[in-house]
Amino acid sequence: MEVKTLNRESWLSAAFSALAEGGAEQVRVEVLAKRLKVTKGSFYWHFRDRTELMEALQENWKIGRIEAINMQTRLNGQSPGERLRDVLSLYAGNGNPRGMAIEMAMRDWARRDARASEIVAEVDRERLRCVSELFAGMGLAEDDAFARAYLFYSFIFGEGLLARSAAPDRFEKARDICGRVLVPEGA
Amino acid sequence: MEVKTLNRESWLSAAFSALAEGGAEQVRVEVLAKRLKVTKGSFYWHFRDRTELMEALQENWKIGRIEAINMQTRLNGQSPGERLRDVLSLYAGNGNPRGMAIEMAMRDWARRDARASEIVAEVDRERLRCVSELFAGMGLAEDDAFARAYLFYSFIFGEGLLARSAAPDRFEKARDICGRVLVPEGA
DNA sequence: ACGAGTCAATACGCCTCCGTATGGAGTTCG
DNA sequence: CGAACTCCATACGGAGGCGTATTGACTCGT
Repeated sequence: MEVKTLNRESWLSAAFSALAEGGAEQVRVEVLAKRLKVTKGSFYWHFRDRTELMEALQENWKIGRIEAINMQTRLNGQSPGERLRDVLSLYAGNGNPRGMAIEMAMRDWARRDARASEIVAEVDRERLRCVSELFAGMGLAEDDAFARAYLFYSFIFGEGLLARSAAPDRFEKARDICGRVLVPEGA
Repeated sequence: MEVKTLNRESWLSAAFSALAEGGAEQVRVEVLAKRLKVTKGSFYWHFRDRTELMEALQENWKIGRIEAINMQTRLNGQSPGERLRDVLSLYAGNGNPRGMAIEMAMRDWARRDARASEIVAEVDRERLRCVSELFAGMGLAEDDAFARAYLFYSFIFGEGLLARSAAPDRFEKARDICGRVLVPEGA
């Protein structure tokens, strides 16, 4: 009653897991095959070669992230400030470690791969656009709104880069304060 | 009249370059050998194996970074605010791309390697300590100072993660504004 | 001058990974 | 039934990488 035959998505899903755990260079077709309990004969049925898989990974991630940020910044009756705080809590901390791992792997990949670099740039543009619109909705001028979005966004992913050592409550408290600095209450 | 024989440092230096350009997994002894125009017979004279090289890379980076942050945050007659702004300008933007590349490679490495993770955590602790002391010197309470350091530091490396697309002056301006938010003038 | 020590070249075995070629089992449909 | 199609297994060649063994060249102290 289990899934009998694999398809393109099965491989993509496994590839995303490998990407999250080991980065782009750890996405190896023979490794994925072993994990999926098949041989690479299957892989080369669904994909022309490894490059096609990697490109699919990039494209897939791009449309997913762009769709996500658009959903997350649509204020459905909420105020821009509330929405910003919600978005922050979505990304900050340790919720969704897999998503953050993929995010980091993608950015590391972008340092070496031109196409990955483009993809990340497109996603960044969209996110900065969405977030700065929220800040603009709080009454900030365009330049200030963009700068705030830049800060907001840099902080989120910079945090994902920081090594969390001991004293988690210390970091918890710091995150709280950062949130209040990033999204001022009074505006 | 050139350097006749290689030493451990020659290999370390080449390894750092490879690390900056391609990440940890691209540090391959045969590749380094080709770059140094020798064969790996030399490498295995100076190092027991690849692991020893990688560990040397980590240790080397750690002591260098800890020394650097201590130098950079020592206020020699300057005010804490001035010092913070100087440090920010040291890391932000595109000065020292090699250093930033190594920083990023190190953090990506830390996601998979336990020892690298420890190293990064130690460096992070030291940097947060140094920077939060500067903020404390501006009159902030301990928790606030730590949070400010956390924000400051996250921003710096988050920025290194952002894809710089077109419109560099737009980002330039944003960085300026961010600087003023991160290090308030009035305190 | 000669042996010891230093540094590097060559050659080998082993492993992992990519991509291809080919065959084969199961399914669908005429 | 049987042909075509779908999906995967097996086997192979080749590249690149690690580590070892062995040898060679060059330098130095005595």
